[in-house]
Amino acid sequence: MEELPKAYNPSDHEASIYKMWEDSGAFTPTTVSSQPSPARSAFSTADAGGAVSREDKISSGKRQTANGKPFVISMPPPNVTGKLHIGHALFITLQDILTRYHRMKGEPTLWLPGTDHAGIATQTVVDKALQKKGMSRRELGREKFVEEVWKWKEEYGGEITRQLRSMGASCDWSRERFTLDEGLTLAVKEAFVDFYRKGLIYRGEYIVNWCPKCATAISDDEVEHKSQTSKLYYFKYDKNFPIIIATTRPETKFGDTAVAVNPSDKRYAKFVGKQFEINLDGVKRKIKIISDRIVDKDFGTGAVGLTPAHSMTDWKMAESHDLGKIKIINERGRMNENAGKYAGLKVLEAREKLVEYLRQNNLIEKEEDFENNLSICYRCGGAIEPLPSLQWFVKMKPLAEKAKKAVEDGEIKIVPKRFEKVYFHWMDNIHDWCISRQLWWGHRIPVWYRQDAKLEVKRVKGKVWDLKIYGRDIFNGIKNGTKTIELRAGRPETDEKYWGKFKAGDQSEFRLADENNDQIIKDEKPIVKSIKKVTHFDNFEELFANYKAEDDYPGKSKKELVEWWTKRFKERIEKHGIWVFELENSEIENSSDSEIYVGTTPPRGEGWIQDEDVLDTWFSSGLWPFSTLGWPENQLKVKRVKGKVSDFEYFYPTTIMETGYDILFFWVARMIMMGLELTGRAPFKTVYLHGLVRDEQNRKMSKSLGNVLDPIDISDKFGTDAMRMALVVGTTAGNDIAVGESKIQGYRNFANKVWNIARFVITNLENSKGVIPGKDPESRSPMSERFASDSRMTNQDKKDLEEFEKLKETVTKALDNLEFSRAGEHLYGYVWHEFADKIIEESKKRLEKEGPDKEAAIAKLTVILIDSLKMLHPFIPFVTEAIWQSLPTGLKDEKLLISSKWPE
RNA sequence: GGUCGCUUAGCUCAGCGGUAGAGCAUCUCGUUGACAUCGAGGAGGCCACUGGUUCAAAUCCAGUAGCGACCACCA
Repeated sequence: MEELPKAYNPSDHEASIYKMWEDSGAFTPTTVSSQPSPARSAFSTADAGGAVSREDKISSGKRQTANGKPFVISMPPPNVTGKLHIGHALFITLQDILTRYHRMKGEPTLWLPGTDHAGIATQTVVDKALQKKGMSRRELGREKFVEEVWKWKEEYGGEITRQLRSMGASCDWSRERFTLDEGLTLAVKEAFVDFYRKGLIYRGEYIVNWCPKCATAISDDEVEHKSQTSKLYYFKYDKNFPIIIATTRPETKFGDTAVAVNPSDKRYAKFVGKQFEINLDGVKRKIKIISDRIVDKDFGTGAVGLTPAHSMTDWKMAESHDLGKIKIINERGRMNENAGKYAGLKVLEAREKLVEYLRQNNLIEKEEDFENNLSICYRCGGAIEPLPSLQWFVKMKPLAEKAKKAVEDGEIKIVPKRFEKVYFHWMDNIHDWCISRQLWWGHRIPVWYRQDAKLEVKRVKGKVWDLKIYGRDIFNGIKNGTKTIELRAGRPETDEKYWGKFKAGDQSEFRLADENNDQIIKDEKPIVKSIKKVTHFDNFEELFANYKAEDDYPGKSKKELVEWWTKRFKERIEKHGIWVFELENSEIENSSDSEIYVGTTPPRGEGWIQDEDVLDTWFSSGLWPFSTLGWPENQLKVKRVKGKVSDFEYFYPTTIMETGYDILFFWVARMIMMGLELTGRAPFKTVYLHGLVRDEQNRKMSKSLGNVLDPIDISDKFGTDAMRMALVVGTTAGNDIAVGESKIQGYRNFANKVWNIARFVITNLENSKGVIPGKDPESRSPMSERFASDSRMTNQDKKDLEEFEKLKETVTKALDNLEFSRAGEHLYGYVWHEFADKIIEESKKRLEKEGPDKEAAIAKLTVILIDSLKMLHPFIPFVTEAIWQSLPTGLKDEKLLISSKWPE
């Protein structure tokens, strides 16, 4: 045997050891219910450090057989395009400890890895990369863009899993999943359809959190609040209005439909129920005075201007008081034409301009500084603009009740327990979950719509325009008859959704203009009678009959232009469909109600258009514990192949969900709700929540502070084992942990200590003869037991071994109770200060002279070393395995430490 | 505003009814045949504060103060 180097150098071993584990098949449990093989074959292969033979692979595979209760962890899937950070290193360590421990205990153990497609995050990353190349998402179009993202995923998606491997993660790569895999996509569709059929999913127009920067709706949970100082303005809409209102967002006041006061507020009692006509810098509105208990008498003037379309609370009040909702801000964060001459301005520009107007007209009573919370998007950090919008929602109340009960009844245990209260509170105050996202990267909503394939345009009747057609940036300023309706350009793809968000009965967004210009005719807005989307239209001739296109394109003949427009329209209509608005006093011939189809496969027949939106990333991650195991196929056709069970049947429900407390609501709660609803069972029995990794001074790690620890750098410098140990010791469930280089260095020293302990013991084993314990590999009884009755042992030896037995108990119990730190600390303390400092030191004298006493000493050292290595292995897998490979074959129950038996 | 935590040695944290603990830092001494990524030893704490329960409280209860997190949000 070659001499062991004095110091343990992690980089000499880690990569090859990982490969050895992976090649051995140790990561993969099997569900074949065959008898466990005695696995003795490992001993027949003499060369300990050599290549693993095919025979060994088989034997390792069989070792994890399906004859016990399986131990299962679903790995929280990191973002595919993400990069490993210290938080990942923490969860890998904790989950790997559990996995290795249970595997060594002989349980069929599955740790299922995978990655998440992470909708907005990934789309943004790829979008930015394209922009650098001078391309844009819109130019590419949906299909091409999604192709680009897939290319990106193929190129960079492997990075994160390579890094997971370098952390020693002993997960089953043969079962690796990605949230956009075929099987998982099917699960998503199945879940959606199931919920829809049960009435748990609905589509509706509600005020949502809209992120103008990401150009998508986001859920309430994705909104963060940042406190900031802003101005609170006290003012009147106009001179004749009797009440002064206070607001931080004057620009939204163009959308006001009421002023609300508290019912008990005597100051305003005489106005309640009355209606006032106002003129706010040219925009005329009818303002009703209402009373509602939500209004705080003492805030501001005690009177609130209600902007139902752009404030969550105002929306709710407007619903209960049956008030109109006027949208004045569009999806790009700009004022729309309902804001009169402010149309087109960005929100903040409009605010400045309006405040200036109010000042000049002496309408402002006062301005004061005010501390309030700004809603920002947790992805991009941009300001959230609440908007009414047509979206899909999940009805959460019924799901939450079940989910709450599962924890109350102890079906699911949350560690630490205090998070159960937080969980209950969330469940009790749950609101419906907006699941549609206006993105291209993700699971497309499995809903199709069909409207009439043919549409006839009817001529105008009466004064007001009756019928108009909307496509994407086309149809702008079409003249028809004597008057013109403005057909707005739809620049970003989101506008198409936007146009589709009118309901019959709404005031239309567009304005009426005369034939010379697009000036508004009076203040009237046409009322939308119906809205339809069509994909086929061929009545262009009539449509363009009165269109004086040549005005805008001098030099072109009308015929040329009509041809050109027609060609362009046809293409676009076929690709995207067009929105048709039937306005007041108009008729559409041949129309019929639109149809909706919800299913896992596209509908048959012509003219179906799939919903453009994709689902929130958390919708698919909510299915993770079972979608990764083959649900729903195995659920639907329970085919029992003789002697074989499916992954879903065998491994579900999983055992432990280990993740950060920061995603308790985002993810854990949703997995529980969706798991209970779809599989009828809680997806896991225990939730273990870890905290955030902070720096040595307990500050959050951030680039600006320069205190970010890169796990890859750290493990290069100190070894993966050192980092793992540093992340575990001193860490308790649910609490943040402070880690710095000095702590990691301390555990690097520990890894080296273990190495040198082994070096000492191995050297003495080699120098002695005939005293190698454990000669009987068939015997599975613990070696310490075999030596307890050995006559060569002194009383001290027996005491030491008893002490060691206690350690085993402590460590095993701690791991069973998920007390990682406790287990790690005890091992550290024992191995260093008991085993090395006392037992080894004491043995040195005894080793000087041949004889029974030396034999006893060596036996004791060996016994303690072997079982210590085993217990340390889940924590510091690389050093312990490296040492194991240097041990004489006869001492080992398995060729690889990872597959060896946990000492009991 | 609501909820949940935290406050123990210089630092980071365990302990959660029975004589104050660990790691790091610090001090003294030692050590070149397992390991200097080492060994032996020491110093360092009214366990935030105030009351209560108890034979006994860092530990249980109530309150106070500081810190932190989460949820909600007042326009």
